[in-house]
Amino acid sequence: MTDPSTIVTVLDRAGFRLTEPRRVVAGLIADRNGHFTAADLVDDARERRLDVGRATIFRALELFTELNAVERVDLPNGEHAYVECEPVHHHHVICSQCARTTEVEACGMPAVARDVGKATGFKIQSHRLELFGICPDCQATNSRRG
Amino acid sequence: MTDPSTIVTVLDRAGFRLTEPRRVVAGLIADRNGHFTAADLVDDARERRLDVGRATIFRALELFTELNAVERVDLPNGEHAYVECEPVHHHHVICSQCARTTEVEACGMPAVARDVGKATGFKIQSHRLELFGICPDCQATNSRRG
DNA sequence: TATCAAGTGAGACTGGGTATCGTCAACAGT
DNA sequence: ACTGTTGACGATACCCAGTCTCACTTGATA
Repeated sequence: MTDPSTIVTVLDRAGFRLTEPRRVVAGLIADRNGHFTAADLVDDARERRLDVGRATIFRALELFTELNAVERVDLPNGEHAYVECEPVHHHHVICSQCARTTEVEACGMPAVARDVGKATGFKIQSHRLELFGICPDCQATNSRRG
Repeated sequence: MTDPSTIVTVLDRAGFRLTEPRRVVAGLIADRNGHFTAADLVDDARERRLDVGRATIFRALELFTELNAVERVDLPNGEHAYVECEPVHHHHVICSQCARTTEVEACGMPAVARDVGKATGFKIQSHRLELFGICPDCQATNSRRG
């Protein structure tokens, strides 16, 4: 998932125009590995002297989210971030040290949702699960540092 | 959980001052059953002619959150809301029709977190689970309406 | 290459949340 | 009860994320 063409392909297939700004935003996203905020992309664009308006970045993110090419996650601090991801139901594991994210299926979840529905009488329609922790690399770094 | 004294007690025990504005905010929270936003409380206060500053409401919410008397949840639409709750780990089931919330233990979650940790190599530290659906009352109302 | 709707950018605007700072009042000590 | 300390308050200015508007541009199609 570090190839901007993935998003571009999705765009094309959904019948949206392949404009230069959208390619740029897709590129910026592809160049980021972990999660990122809209502001991150705005900064990236400015640093690289890529002329993309702020509004356009927000619009692109909105569109990509709709197409399931990226997903919104809410960080523990309340910030809204995005992660590039596969367009199937899944969850994110987020490293609280380096911001790297990984997708998981968490296949135990349907059972949990079913139990909760039974216990509360709610008809569960959707859920959101985000896991926070330390990724393997950071664990290694930490233990090396003592 | 419709008694403002719960929050007040928590405040007192933690060594914070029991000021009038804090009582008022606690009261406003107690009078709401489902989730609410900071803006909701600001409106409530104004409607009832209770003189509490906007900043104070935000500060009170922040404090109550720290003391685990209320919890922040992120609605699917990205809004930040709060729910009054017990100060133990749990999750929220939120009715997407009437905003009513219920707490659940979701005791299957530790197993899911463990599995995810094993699968990804992450050392899972915390997780956030929110479930959205239709509460029993709304289900009944809906079927009655046809 | 001409057309025209889809898309863009600048910038105004909105709304949630925070920082500042002078004032006030809850609590502890007398 | 009285008073001093200091945490808390309220008004207001401010900041930042995100949205809206509107005149202009550009990509897909013929």
